[in-house]
Amino acid sequence: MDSEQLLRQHGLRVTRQRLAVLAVLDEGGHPTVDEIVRRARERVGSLSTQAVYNVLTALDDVGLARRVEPSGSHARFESRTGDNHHHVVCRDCGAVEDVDCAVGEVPCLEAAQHHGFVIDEAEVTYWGRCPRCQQNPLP
Amino acid sequence: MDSEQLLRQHGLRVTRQRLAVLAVLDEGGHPTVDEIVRRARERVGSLSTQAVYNVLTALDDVGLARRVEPSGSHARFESRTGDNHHHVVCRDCGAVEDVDCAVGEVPCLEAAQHHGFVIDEAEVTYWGRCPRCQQNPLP
DNA sequence: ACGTTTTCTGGAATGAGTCAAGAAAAGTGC
DNA sequence: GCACTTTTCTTGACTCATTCCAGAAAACGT
Repeated sequence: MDSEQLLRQHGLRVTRQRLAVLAVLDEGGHPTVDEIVRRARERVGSLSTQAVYNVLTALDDVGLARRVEPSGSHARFESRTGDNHHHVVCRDCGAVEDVDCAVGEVPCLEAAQHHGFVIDEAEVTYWGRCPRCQQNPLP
Repeated sequence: MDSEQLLRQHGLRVTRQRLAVLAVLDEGGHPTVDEIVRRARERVGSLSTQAVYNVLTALDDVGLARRVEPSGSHARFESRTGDNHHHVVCRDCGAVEDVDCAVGEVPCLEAAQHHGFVIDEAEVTYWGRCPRCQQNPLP
């Protein structure tokens, strides 16, 4: 399925800017907004920062992108959606990697107490040190 | 155990500012920095915002406070530490409540893949709508 | 108390993210 | 294709949580 069809399927107009951002996200990883701006700009020549925010918000709304924002980091985005996977984050450098859900399809939704909340998602963040940072002495 | 002893035990000097912030945190809840500044300032008369940031960082470093920062929210702090409990967050109003760990003492530390990371904490955030917001129509 | 070290104050600076209005482009029907 | 309507993009100003810095004040050990 190409990006153009995906956009139409979700009721979004097809624009150069959106295709560029989708292309960057399809390269994988967990780029920050800043990185997305830079890499998408390379693809289309010129592109405003605001447009990238608009696009990312739109993509997030329809489920074509997912916002990931670990404590203390800036917003990151990824294109892998719908499988409720989780993330490992490096305390030192902020690197993010995907982790499949260990529990199953719709996991940990069973909170011990829900305080009357209607819960629709359980987000797990694993904190640690990445291989690269393990080679450096602790601060 | 009073706050003064707690501070000394962790190698921190005892100051009016630190005692005020600890007192606010001891009242429970998950106040934002802004709220902490306001409420701590009521206790000591005058208090700089920067001092509150310093104190909170120091308390977090030694484990007397814990920083909670759900995606899209500003930093919040709580005094309940060391039991690896989790949080439910309201998507609409941002309200935060505690949730005991459903899995056990040292939970979900078994990530399906760790990518070479050395993991030391698993943080779970449940997303949903709080009782109050459930009474309002969806946006 | 004295001196040393840590902490607090006050003010300026940073920077991610948001807001708003007009210009440009996308989709629709003729 | 061409004109029309609606959405999206650009530009630039703006907000505000958080950080940085240097001097003043307070805490602790002797």
